[in-house]
Amino acid sequence: MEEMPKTYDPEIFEAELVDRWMNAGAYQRSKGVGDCTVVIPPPNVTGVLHMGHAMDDTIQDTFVRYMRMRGYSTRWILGTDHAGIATQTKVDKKLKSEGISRLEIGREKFLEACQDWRREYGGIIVEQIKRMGCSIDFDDEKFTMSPEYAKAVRKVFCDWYHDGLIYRGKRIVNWCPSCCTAISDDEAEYHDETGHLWHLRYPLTEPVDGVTYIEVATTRPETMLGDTGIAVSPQDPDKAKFVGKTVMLPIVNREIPIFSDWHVDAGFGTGFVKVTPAHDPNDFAMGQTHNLPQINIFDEHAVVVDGYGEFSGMDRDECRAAVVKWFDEHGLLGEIDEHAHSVMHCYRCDSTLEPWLSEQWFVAVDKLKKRAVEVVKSGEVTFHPARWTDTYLTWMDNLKDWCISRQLWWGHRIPVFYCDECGWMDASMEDIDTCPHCGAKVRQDEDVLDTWFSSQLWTFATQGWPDHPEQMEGHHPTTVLVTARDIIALWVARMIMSSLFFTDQIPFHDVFIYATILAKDGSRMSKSKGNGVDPLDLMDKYGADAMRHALLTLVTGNQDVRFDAVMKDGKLVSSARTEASRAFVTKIWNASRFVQMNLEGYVQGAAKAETPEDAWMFSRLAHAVASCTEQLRAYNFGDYAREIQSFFWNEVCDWYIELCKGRLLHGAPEEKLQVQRNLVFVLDTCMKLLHPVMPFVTESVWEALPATDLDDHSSEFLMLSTWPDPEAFAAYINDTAEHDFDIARRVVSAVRATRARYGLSPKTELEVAVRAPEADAAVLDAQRSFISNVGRVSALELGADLAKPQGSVSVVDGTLEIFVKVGEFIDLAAEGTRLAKELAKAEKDLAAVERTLSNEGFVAKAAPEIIEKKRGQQAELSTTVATLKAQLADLV
RNA sequence: GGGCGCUUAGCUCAGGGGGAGAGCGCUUCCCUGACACGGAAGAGGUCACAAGUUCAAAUCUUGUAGCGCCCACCA
Repeated sequence: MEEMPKTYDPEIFEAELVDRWMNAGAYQRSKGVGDCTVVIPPPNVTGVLHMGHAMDDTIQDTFVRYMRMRGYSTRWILGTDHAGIATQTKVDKKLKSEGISRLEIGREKFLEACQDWRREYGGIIVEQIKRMGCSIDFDDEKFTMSPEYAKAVRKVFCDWYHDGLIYRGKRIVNWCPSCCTAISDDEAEYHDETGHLWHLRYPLTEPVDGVTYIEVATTRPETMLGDTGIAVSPQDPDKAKFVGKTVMLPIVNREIPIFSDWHVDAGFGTGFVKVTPAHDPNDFAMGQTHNLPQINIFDEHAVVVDGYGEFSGMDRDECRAAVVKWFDEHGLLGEIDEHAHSVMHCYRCDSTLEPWLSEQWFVAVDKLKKRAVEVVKSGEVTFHPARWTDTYLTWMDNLKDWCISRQLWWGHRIPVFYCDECGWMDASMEDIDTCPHCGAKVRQDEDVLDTWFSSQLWTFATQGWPDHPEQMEGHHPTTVLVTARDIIALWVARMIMSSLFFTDQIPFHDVFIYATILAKDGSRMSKSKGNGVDPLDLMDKYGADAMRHALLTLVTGNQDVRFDAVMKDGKLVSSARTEASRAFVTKIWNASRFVQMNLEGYVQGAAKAETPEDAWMFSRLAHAVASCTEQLRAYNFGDYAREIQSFFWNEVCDWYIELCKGRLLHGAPEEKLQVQRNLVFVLDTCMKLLHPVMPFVTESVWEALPATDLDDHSSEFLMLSTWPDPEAFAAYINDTAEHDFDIARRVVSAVRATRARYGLSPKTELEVAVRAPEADAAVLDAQRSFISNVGRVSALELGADLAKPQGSVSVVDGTLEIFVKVGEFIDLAAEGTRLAKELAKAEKDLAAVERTLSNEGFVAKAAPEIIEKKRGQQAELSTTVATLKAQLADLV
């Protein structure tokens, strides 16, 4: 066995291991009993790894590695998303910087540029995922615009179209005049802005009770050019007399009606609302009810169209100023109030969105959502944490038809063909040149589909659907979807709807929502703020294992967590948590190296508990196996990461390895061999338990370890070995051993504390006497070597009623009285103070316990085991108080 | 406006009806035969505030305040 290097350098080990794992095909689907298929939420091809991905992928890999070791047929499917608008914006910018315009080069050339972009940048994030150690199937990378995927998308469109679930209609959409495309409601961002509420006067055609004009209040005076009505609240008695009358719309001189509608809030503004059906969603709705004309005053760039005189050709802002000026000049401008409201912005280019009437494609969701609600209500699809179920159901409740057309080039082009000659149109799986009806040339719809339309098929279109259903067999539904909460509606819900429709199956059994990672100050990480932590920086500094472990400890039921990284000028300075995890990696390495260095003469054989500490360790190990297994099964990733760390560090390293040193280094050959076997057994099991979260260091350690009776190392890698069986390990559970060990450990701690208190060097051996009940004394007697080795105790006297030795300091711990001889160093005054302080504390605690026990209600109503426990506490504290009093009296 | 989450040690976070926890930071001692990315021993908190339920509340309920997120959106 080759000697392990003195230091563990993640950079060297990690890169090398990734290659070896991949070359050996270890990331491919494994054989197994049950199925475990997971699809990665496809990152955008524009992206580089950010903390959200790092978190998401760490969770998935931890789970996938765990399931693989548990013997499931495991495959994690990789892929990227073409991310329509996001990519198009980036490519547009890039071309612009080269002086090239998208419109000049045309659709084909532009799409080529997008493909180039995708080839260049799509690979980056995949490399970064690789670097994290994600055991995902890199050999079969899916893409939402691959030819096979495109076919699936097209089939979905055509089927829904022919089933009447997809229709075309004029609707108010959120239009970005800069990107020249519709933005879905979910993609729009609201910003609170302070605007104005302009009061505009519209003359009544005929005076009403002597009133000659009404006054409307609007935040968007420029849209008045398209007004086709005035609305008042049905519950506004003062306005009733105006209903049915008309006003003469200034500038355009159009006579428009006044009507009442429930959309209007009598208490807001002037109580009169100008209605512009073509430029406001609510007004559109009112327009439908009241049969108002829809007059579109803007073109796709939000510039006023022809026919409005001086106003034509102006953009929104110019027109607003001009309209206000016009009203002012004509004495029709009323008050101008400040008004705070939220304004929709394009999530890509941040332009103010324009509610715009246009021809769009929609998915009718009513029929789709019914089952999608049922499967979640019934628990077929389960959200973790459970509270996200409500988020999902509420969203489903309020779901409106989904606008799926986007006026972009990069994306799945809508497969609908039109014949301008005879008016024929249809959706088609094959491209069509000539009209099947009249033979004229047809044209295809120019628009492309919303990116989510394609990603909703992710669980099944990545697995052979629709042409190769056999590939899906047994692997769909997938096991779990790990994702962020902000796409529960955008993506999760739509996957459930489409999967149920096309495969008749749910897409996944579980949905795991992890906490959003915020910056240290609690704000969202963002590029503009420069507070975003780059996972690559973390890995450069601390290694992938450390980052993974640090992230996993942050997986709690919370909605968001702050990442503790200290940043300077947008660069990572330090992260205490990751640093601690890095130290843990080193600890694992060093502890293993120590064992490995002392394996001379090792021969494979059974682990056997020969000493009390062995029995204790094996019992603790059995608990760790059970706990890790359960925590991972239940998606309690944070608990798992924390527990395994404290077990390995605080119990295996701090105590067990220390305790083995004596026998390992100086024991007789056969004794030494048994210690070796035990240590290798414990270490081997720990590497397995740690592997899912820290694959690199554990794999490296495991390769340096010899075979054990439980693991003959027949698998090529640790990652392909078998997870410890909790049931088999249960045989090691030994409560007595744990209790006995604890007593000995308390004696050692007392000695150490005394030594520290007197500033004595750890090297100074001390004489110790322990006054303890017979049973405890016997237990301690059996652990003499442990106490003397680890506690550096030169002589240990035990007895139920031994006398306090001369020049000794006492420590009272429950039924144990531990006397440590410090000779002439003894400081009687200090001892008196300390004992008095402890006595005060014990008396206070005792009083509290006795108060509880003397409470009639408590004795009558509390659970018996709680009362029993309190009685035990009372007895123990009484003993402590009595003992401390005796010690104080004895202090001379 | 509706909903959700958070408020526990200086910092980042666990816990979740019955003696306040971890890591980092801090203090003291120690380079002891894997590890100074280490070891040992410590200091540090009326668990945001107020009521209520209970024999018992950091934990459950309600309210208040602050922070954060999601959804909807009034011209």
